[in-house]
Amino acid sequence: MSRRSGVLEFAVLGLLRESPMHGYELRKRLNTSLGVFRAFSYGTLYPCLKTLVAQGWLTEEAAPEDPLATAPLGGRRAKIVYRLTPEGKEHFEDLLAQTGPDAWEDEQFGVRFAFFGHTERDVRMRVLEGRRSRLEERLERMRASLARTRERLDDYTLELQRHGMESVEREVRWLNELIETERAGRGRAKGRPAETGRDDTDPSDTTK
Amino acid sequence: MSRRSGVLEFAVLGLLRESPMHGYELRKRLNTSLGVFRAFSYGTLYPCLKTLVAQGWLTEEAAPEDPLATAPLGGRRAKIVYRLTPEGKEHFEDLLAQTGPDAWEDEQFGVRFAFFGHTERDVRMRVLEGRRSRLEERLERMRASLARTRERLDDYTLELQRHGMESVEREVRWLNELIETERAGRGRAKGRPAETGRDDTDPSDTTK
DNA sequence: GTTTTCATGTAACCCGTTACATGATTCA
DNA sequence: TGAATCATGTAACGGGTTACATGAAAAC
Repeated sequence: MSRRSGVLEFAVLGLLRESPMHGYELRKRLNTSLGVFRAFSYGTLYPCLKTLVAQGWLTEEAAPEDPLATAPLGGRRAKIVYRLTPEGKEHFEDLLAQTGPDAWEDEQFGVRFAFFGHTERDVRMRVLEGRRSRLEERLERMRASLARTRERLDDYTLELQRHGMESVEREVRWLNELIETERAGRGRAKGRPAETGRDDTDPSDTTK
Repeated sequence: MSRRSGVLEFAVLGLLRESPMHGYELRKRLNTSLGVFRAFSYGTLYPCLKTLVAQGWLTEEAAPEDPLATAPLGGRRAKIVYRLTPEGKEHFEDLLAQTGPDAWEDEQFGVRFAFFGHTERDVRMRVLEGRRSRLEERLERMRASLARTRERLDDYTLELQRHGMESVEREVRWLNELIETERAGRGRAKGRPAETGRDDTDPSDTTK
């Protein structure tokens, strides 16, 4: 048994932290609220939910508005609502506090960032800085490799590498800004939504 | 059997097109010459080579400089050099000519681009334009989803989405430039290298 | 009343990695 | 001579998708 995904598990626990949901809705949130992320299929999601229940981190309950919920019939299928247990919440907090190397790999980092609103500030800093140095290592290797092979490559290959490096450099600059903001204490911390708009916090924020 | 990977197969055929190689070297080239791409492990590469041989697209031969090559002993292992067969080359040309939707998915597109030097111009155009419209669709969905859920999201999630969209927009602009260049006839076609102009960034580069 | 959409699930497969096993060659 | 690197391979597992099967509720 056990489909232990890491990212998916993290995302599911995090989303359920806000409010109980059933699988179908959960899946949609994974593509929207949780952003730009890859869409997990039901074939991944449902088995994952089962194992999380088995771990004791979630409970299954029939949807309250569901008429089948109270029917004593066996075998009928009703909408299943998943709710985070106290143990599940605790486990999620543990995950949030982790700052190991995994946390700055491409995939993990995305989810980690998405839940920064629930993350302690020093943890945020460590994750951001870890991510940055990971990217800087990557840049270093790309530069080295490029220097070694520059002449043997045709223009398209070269252009591809150039664009790739530029993307990474761009993300590093992004991280620098974020780290700067955190350092200045303007980081939007735990559970304080900072009012996505008028308020203070960030004069450079346009987007609307 | 059959590990048919698509990208890996493509890359292997393309690299062997230049010159015969053995697996170990091939693998290194996948991380350098072929760029920024993911490093396939031997556990992927070697079985893949076997299936390509079985398809008749490659031949295995003992390395010429290898003393074991001529030894009539059984069981001794020598360095194996893989060479593209005429059928293999033909197959690769077929793959190069394909412009189906697969060609503009993230992974495929990278390899396709890396071999643009061997690709016909009209094919290059179709691939670039296909990629662009794929990205534009993605942007559209992101914008729509963002418009729907903006208020419910905290600042970090919002920032993540913003950065994600900006990355995609940036790639679209990159594609626009490339398409423009191709249209102007300045595309570096089959084996005609042009200046590596714009970059220059670092004249202190030596290392060779 | 039939088509969509919502909702849950499973089995088969795919593409890849990790960990391991083996042995040859190079180099300090 | 022993360690590092080159070189080839395989079995077990991991994390995911596709295609399929089922059925209820909503929309037309």
